[in-house]
Amino acid sequence: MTLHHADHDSSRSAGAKDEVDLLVAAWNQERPDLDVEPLQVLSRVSRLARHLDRARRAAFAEHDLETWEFDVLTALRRAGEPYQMSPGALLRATLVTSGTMTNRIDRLAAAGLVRRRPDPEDRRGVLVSLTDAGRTRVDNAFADLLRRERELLASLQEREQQALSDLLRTLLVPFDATDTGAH
Amino acid sequence: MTLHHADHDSSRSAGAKDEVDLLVAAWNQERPDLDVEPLQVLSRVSRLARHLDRARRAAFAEHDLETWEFDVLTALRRAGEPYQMSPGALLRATLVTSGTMTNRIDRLAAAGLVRRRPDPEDRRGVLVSLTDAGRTRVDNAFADLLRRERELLASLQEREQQALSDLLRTLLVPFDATDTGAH
DNA sequence: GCGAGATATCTCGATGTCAAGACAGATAGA
DNA sequence: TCTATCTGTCTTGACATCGAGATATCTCGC
Repeated sequence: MTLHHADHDSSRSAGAKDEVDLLVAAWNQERPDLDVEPLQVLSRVSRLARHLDRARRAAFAEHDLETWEFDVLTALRRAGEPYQMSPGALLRATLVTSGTMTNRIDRLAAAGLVRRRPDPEDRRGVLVSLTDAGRTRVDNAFADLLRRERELLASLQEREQQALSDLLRTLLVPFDATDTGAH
Repeated sequence: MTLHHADHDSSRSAGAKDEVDLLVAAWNQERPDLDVEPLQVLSRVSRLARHLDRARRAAFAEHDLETWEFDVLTALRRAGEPYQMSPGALLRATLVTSGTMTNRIDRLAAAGLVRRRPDPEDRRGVLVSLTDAGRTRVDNAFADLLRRERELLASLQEREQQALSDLLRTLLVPFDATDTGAH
């Protein structure tokens, strides 16, 4: 709760400033009574995620895939042979609701990238599996995505990348624990 | 491009594993030919952002605000007296398109949180300003948000938080430079 | 074997967003 | 001053998502 913002800001910005530095400066101006340090981390996470979404969209466009399509296809791909999951497992993997997943599967099936068939062991259930076309498409898109993401991270050394992912993991763990609700 | 995943994974996971560790392990199993290290950072950013969105939604709900409402109101609040911006400035601040911003302003005005009036200096233009109700609402919600975000960061020491925001800034800077396009 | 409750998936209506384009007004060069 | 271009805002239509609820099936205790 210490309130030496000026110290922080001047010592911290040895390098370039970003949007969030401006945002924090504006808040310190307008609400000097508040300690807005949490924004230094969390606003950056949100903004970076937003930029990443855009970058991904551009990458996938070259493979005729939407982000949501990629999300579903990679979940199936990661599952390994026979690249098959239930809609329920897919929605938990992608953090969307059941209605959304039904709709996604419909469209992926129409595009010939997945197949839907009844689960022989549970007559309520359905199994979704990757077609050959789907597997090829997602493999190409994924390799491309990794190439581009590596470039985005080029400004960090390997040690720094690891430090960063360790810190992020620390923040992520509490969420992972509690977020296993149904949708 | 070094491929000692096993080294990384074992040395890295002194603490708990998160979703992304599992995701990376699955990829290493299925595509051992690919170096998926970029996911360690970037997947965590995306997932954390997603969790943050949910946490924010819950926080704002207590103040009868949607996330998008908060985004617009805080932009105006940060602008300082007289809490007034053009729709164009607002859409650049919030990274949405012009159609979206028109719609948002309509609804905020209907809710009595902002006012819309013609720009006396540019007859194409409009100025959006915070009402007293809007200012009160956003001030309360923002203070509440900071409290909650501080809790989310409690697992990191102050040094770690600063290291994290510095690393994130490095990733963010290239985007900020290039992303000043119109919408 | 029965019934209560849990589970899996789908349906439907509402909503927020985007992309493209319409339009009025500003601006700068000829 | 005229015209071409740019800028700022709004309109429209398409679309992905969500939330709530419907339906069918499974599971478990009795």
